[in-house]
Amino acid sequence: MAQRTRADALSRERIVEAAVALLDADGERGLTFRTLTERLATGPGAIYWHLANKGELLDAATDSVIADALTAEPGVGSPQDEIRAVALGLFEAIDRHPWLSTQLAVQLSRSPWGTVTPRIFESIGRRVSALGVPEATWFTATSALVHYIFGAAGQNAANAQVLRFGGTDRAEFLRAAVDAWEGLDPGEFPFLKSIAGQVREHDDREQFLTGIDLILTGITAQGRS
Amino acid sequence: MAQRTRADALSRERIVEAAVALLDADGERGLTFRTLTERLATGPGAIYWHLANKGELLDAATDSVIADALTAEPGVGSPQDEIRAVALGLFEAIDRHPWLSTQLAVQLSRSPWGTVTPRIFESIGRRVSALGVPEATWFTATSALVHYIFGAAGQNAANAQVLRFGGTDRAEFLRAAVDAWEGLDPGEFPFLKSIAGQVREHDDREQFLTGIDLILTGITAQGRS
DNA sequence: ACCTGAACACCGTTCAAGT
DNA sequence: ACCTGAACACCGTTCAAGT
Repeated sequence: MAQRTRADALSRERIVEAAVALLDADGERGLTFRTLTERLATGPGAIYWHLANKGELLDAATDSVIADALTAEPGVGSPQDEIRAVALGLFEAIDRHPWLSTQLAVQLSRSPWGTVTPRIFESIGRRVSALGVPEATWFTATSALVHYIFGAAGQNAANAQVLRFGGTDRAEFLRAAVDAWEGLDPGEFPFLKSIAGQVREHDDREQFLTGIDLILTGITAQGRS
Repeated sequence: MAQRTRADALSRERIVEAAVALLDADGERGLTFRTLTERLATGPGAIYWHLANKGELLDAATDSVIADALTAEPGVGSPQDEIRAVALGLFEAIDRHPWLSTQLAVQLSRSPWGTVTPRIFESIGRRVSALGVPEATWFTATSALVHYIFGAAGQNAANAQVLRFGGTDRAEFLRAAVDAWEGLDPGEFPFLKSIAGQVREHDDREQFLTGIDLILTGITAQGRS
């Protein structure tokens, strides 16, 4: 077959874009070299000309989506407000692209200080340094926020993935989870039983932001002491 | 070949034990049905008699290691001290078994309220409810702690994995990371540059616990208001 | 009931060959 | 320089057959 014309030429960006679309549509198992080459009407060798391997493709897809979420900069406000806005932007990006929850962990374990973590640290940390707490606490405070964001968004994305592919709705899903605890040895999970009502009624986004506020309160309270 | 004698009979537990050993030795890619059946001197069909598929095997491995970490109960102390002890136990389990960092995310996305999350919620939450803050805040406070633990331990495990298999030591690793930022566009990462020194000298475990304290401070401060 | 092991479908990756 | 596509090694899983 003839070579591609300039208009439909492959590029790293076009490949990454197609990969994100496949991941969004069908989750992690939706992206294989077969589905990808079919969508791009090419062969596997063409992909390998632009990227080293599948890991690099997944890293690039992750990085592209996270970068988008971070460049939608929040309006100017107090450092607290801006931190809330950046955190919520990440939370929503992970909600829209649930495959990120697994992928962030994988990429982290491949190269912990690759490109995503520094980007997020920088965005959050810049606002932490404007909170008026001692410089010696900046790194720890930023770490606490970033780790919380990763953990909470991961849990949320996990929920989102099950809701999207599992064929159940949110109410049914939460009820099933709570029912499962109640079926457990009653003496073993007293705390979970006591908060079952709160779990059934909570709003994920709101709870996520309350957690951010909790940490912000801790940062400024410790910074003053 | 003759069937196994009772002494070396297979069981779910023996299979999970072998899987954990393989994961500890060589990370995620160390566990395949080939390596597993070789180690157990059996065939793939035998594994499938005891477990439904590889996902269930990984879930069981994860669950077994986390359960171990949580049953090493801390001595009696203030709720704060006990929360610190439980958190540190999880942190160290993930440090000893770095494959958990990826696996927790994967398992979460398969069944968010499976067996690991409730166990951890219960252990942390029971102590949160002893802090003397309003019951309405228990769920959110516990979520914040658990998500922070997941996020922070994940990052730490990622570091541990690179240090173990990457052939570099910690000082070199941190220096390389910091050097990488400094090589970046100087105007793009001013915050990271400003804390480079703190990053180079920080102790992971200590920073993790400081983050726990930060959140505990936030919980009790908000609880009072 | 528990295990064996050949066979299958699918995956990421390579590479000689084309333009 | 960029792309094609057959071929390869490896993986998780199945299943008819054995004890």
